[in-house]
Amino acid sequence: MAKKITHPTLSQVAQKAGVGTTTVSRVINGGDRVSPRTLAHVRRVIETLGYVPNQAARTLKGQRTKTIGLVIPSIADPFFSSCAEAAQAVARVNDSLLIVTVTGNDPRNEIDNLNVLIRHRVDGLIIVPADSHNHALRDLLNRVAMPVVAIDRPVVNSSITSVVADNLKGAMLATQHLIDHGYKRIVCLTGESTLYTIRERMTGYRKAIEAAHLTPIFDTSVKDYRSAEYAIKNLLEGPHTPDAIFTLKNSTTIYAFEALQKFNIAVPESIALLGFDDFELASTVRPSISVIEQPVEEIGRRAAEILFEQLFDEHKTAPTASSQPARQIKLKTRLIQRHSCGCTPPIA
Amino acid sequence: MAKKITHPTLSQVAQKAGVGTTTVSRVINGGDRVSPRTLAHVRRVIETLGYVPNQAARTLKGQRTKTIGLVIPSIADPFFSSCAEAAQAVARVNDSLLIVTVTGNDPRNEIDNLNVLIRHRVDGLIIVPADSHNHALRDLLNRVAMPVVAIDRPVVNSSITSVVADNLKGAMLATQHLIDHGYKRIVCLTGESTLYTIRERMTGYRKAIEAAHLTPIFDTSVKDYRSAEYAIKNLLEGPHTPDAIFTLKNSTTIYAFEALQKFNIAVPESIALLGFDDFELASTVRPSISVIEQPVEEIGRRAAEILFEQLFDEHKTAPTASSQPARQIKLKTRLIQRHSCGCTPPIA
DNA sequence: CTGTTAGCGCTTTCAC
DNA sequence: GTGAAAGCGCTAACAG
Repeated sequence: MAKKITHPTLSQVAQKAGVGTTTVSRVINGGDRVSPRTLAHVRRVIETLGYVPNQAARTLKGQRTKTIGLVIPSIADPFFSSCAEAAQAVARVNDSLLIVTVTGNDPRNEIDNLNVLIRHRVDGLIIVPADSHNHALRDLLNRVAMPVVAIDRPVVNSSITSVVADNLKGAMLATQHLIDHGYKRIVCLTGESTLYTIRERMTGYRKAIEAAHLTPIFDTSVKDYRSAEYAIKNLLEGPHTPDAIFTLKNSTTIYAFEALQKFNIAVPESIALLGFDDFELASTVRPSISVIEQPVEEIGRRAAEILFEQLFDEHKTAPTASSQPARQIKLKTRLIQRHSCGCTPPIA
Repeated sequence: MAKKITHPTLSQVAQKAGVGTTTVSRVINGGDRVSPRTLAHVRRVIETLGYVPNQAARTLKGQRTKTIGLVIPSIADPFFSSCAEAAQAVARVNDSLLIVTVTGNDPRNEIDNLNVLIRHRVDGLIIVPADSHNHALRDLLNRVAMPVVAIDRPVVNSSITSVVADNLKGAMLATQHLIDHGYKRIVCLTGESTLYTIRERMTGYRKAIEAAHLTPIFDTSVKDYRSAEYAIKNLLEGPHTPDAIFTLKNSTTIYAFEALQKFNIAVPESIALLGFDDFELASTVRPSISVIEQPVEEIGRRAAEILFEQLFDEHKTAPTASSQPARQIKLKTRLIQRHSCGCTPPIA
């Protein structure tokens, strides 16, 4: 069995190659200032031994770890996994490894994850704060010796740069579109209403509704399919049957769609539907579902790019770097007109 | 600005607390054999300084890194991200960090990723081999000084344990179900046909078809929606219009479904459809799509569990551990009967 | 209970 | 071009 018990070390390579450790070090770091002959020889020995440098030792010498941490609520959620994939790509370009951890939106878990990442001395951090207002998180992040970028949700009262979608404008856009279609009783299904993103969208909806002198109607009860069915049943049986529904998140949109389908409500004829956040089969279901699209990949990409910029600056700037004021980057959302809102898009 | 430039070290803590480094070390490792008074005091200093142990130094002392690597083709693919989430959960229970890297199914990328992970001295590796027959991969994995388990696809000619779905039986099950419905001209749309999983499914389909004395009909041309539309158009216009379609992967199923929809083909009346691998909205589209379901989470979970078992055994066993023969764990798949195959399931 | 000390594998002056 | 040697921050004997 060829399975080795321990990894070969640099000095083993040096010994076997009959050179000093310095030379081997030079070889694995590009091979400058080493004669071509020695270079080739050492490389051969490295190959034979299957030597791979020990990152821990390098890190200990004060080098970058070439890793960045990404802390997200879930990796199975398409929104976050797309962000992650985009961030990965940027990390790779910068010769770094992305370490993803998941919090399940639990603040305790979040702190734990951050500590693990800090233990590993990641060079920087991208985080989706479970709770934008969490003090423990804010304090931890503020004192940590590495750049941090927040995505999807900001960290309030901190100097942390954040990259988020323009939820407010997106929701206004959506609501206005529904209003333009002539709907008067537009209900807003929020799903869990504590998250920053949802709050922003609620505000956007309210603003647009009030500007049109209509009445905002919120339903925050939808948690799963069952509650969606229940909520919609109530809406249908109530005195003011809605003529349009605006759902604030992916899963809510799907639950609402399924419930509407279940009750044989014609969409959009009887009730129109418009959702915040696009999803894979939104264009495949019948009717296809109109949505506000968020620039998912861009969020992940920009966040990672900004992080590496900060990493780079940090390197150039004097240690007394006066951190700039918290930047907040809001990325544009877009309305995708499909059938469920009452539009008749050109493509099938 | 409170942002510190360097992390405090253990000896700084020791100094400030007026104790030896050993004591601090004991405190951060559980606090055994330390007087309650000292313990509390040191903990306070740690808190004040915001000290977080440096994992690199620990690793260098030969400890486990408490990290495991997961190498997958894509993180945005629901199948793999679900595996990842499940593996994460197991890792967390074992007090470890899961590091996910993505290969895009590129063997070169895969080797690179593995080397990075090895540099970081992860304790173990879970990998979805881009190519089950790749020699470079097999050799690298065989000589690496840590346990490895493969998921979704095996690594041939290696002693590496693999956890895969029973693709062959699943495909037979699917095909047989279509045969039982009375369909005679059952076409198999493969999508990319080089992957291990697809090959297995093709074999399963062929076996079932031949056992029923029917003719296997493969179409390997579907790459995207456009090619699916083209393939189905050809099928419809050909001399032998199929009465059922069996698609071997998620995206192919969706493309086929959309094309069928586009051509206004009644499903399942004119052509039935059955797909390998379940997906989120398969039950929401109309007609709902029957599929073979793979135990996704279980694959990720089992793989991680086995890895930690091996890690544990390795610890107990003598260094001369004679590795057991390659285990291959095949997990059962399940047929989910919905409408597209011609069934009339009870639930909406 | 507590402290001293010797490395872990690597990079990096500083000599040759 | 090349090597010797000093640590990086931590753990683990081994004393006390």
